Amino acid sequence: MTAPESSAPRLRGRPRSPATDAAIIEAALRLLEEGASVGGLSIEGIAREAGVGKATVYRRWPDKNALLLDVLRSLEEPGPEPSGVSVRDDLVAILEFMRRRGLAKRNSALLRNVITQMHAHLELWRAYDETVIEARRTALRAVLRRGQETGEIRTDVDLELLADLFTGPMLSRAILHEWKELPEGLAERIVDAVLHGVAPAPRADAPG
Amino acid sequence: MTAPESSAPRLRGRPRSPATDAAIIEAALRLLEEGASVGGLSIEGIAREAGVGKATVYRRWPDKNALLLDVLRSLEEPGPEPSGVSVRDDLVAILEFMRRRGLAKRNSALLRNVITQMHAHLELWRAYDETVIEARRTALRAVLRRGQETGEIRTDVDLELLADLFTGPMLSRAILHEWKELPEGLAERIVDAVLHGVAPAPRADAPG
DNA sequence: CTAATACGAGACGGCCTCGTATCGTAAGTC
DNA sequence: GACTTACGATACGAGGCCGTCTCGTATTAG
Repeated sequence: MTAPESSAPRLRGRPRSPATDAAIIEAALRLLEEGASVGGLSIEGIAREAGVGKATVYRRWPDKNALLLDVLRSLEEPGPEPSGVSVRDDLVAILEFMRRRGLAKRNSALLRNVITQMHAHLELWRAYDETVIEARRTALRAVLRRGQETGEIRTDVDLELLADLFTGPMLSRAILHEWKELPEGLAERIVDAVLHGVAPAPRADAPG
Repeated sequence: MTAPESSAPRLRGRPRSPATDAAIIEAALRLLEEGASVGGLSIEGIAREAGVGKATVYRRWPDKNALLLDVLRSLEEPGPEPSGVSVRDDLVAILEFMRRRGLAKRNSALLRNVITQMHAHLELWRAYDETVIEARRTALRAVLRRGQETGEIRTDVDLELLADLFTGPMLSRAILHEWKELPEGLAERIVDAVLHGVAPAPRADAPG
């Protein structure tokens, strides 16, 4: 859904080219991949990269934020459906999805650039946060809650903290390190380590 | 150490004011706190904010990167010294240090803004990474290795993964969420959860 | 005192971007 | 064919920042 405006069914003249829509989005992604910062992106530069007139961009999006929001949305993928069988496997699937997203250089560069600069463009961040991130977090929370009900996960740990314990290691790698640092099998290793702990013996001297 | 140049001992005329050095650094920090992006910072704007002529800035730093590097360095703190007694307590100390750093609004905004945009300004990022981050990671690795030797930490988990399991949850909160999300006691809760696992019973059905 | 340098202020030409407007042309509807 | 809109290209004035330079003044050494 990269169509910026589908409300007004213009019938009279030459219709807008969907290929041009895509070319503009693609150009923005290409620039971001190449290390451009969100703040450094310019409509002018995007139009140039897309081989398109500026007016063609302004005809579709009123300003940079609106365009960037569509750029972000163009990267959305459905996300894994929880199998409902093993909570452990569902967690692995969620983290593996994150890993593969972070691996795609396109997403990684975007993640890094976007996540922080968004806080400067607060409207943009909130829109992205509410539409994309919150949905994922809700799905994760549901899996975790199911785990608590089935006894696979302790109930004396805050649900938010649980979520961060699983996703934090994967996210911090994707954001801070290079994409090289997301090897195959990482999702499973994280999930199992967090589930069973990194202390060797199930000793009963836990201070809680 | 915010003195940009201490090599040439100018003796003839009026000496440079250290207060002006500080005022410039302070102005840059203030702008970053207020949500300015690294790319959006301008020498001109910093000079304006500092109530200082542009030439006064250029007299000290050759370009924006050099100035920003000194801005980053001005935020460095020594970091916790491992007690050497309990590995668990040392880990808590390290994470608690991270938490307090992330809490200072100044650092949090910087973290977010800097960490990503750095990848655009690669030289800047590498300098920061090598001088600050790598030192911290080395200290953390030492603690973890000691834990493996004393038997407090399993030896069948990669050292890098171990580090991320502990720091990832704290970092992802500091970067992604607001500073509100770093409550007191978070360091302990993360460390204990990662150490003992979030699965309730030490069941032996781990698949590998 | 004089000489040397730092200081705040800001002028300067150059570059880039903004958002708008105007070309001539292309591609549709009626 | 007539009309309408999209298209690429480009010009426009406004404005920000760059890095250099020049003011008049302030602060130090000798």
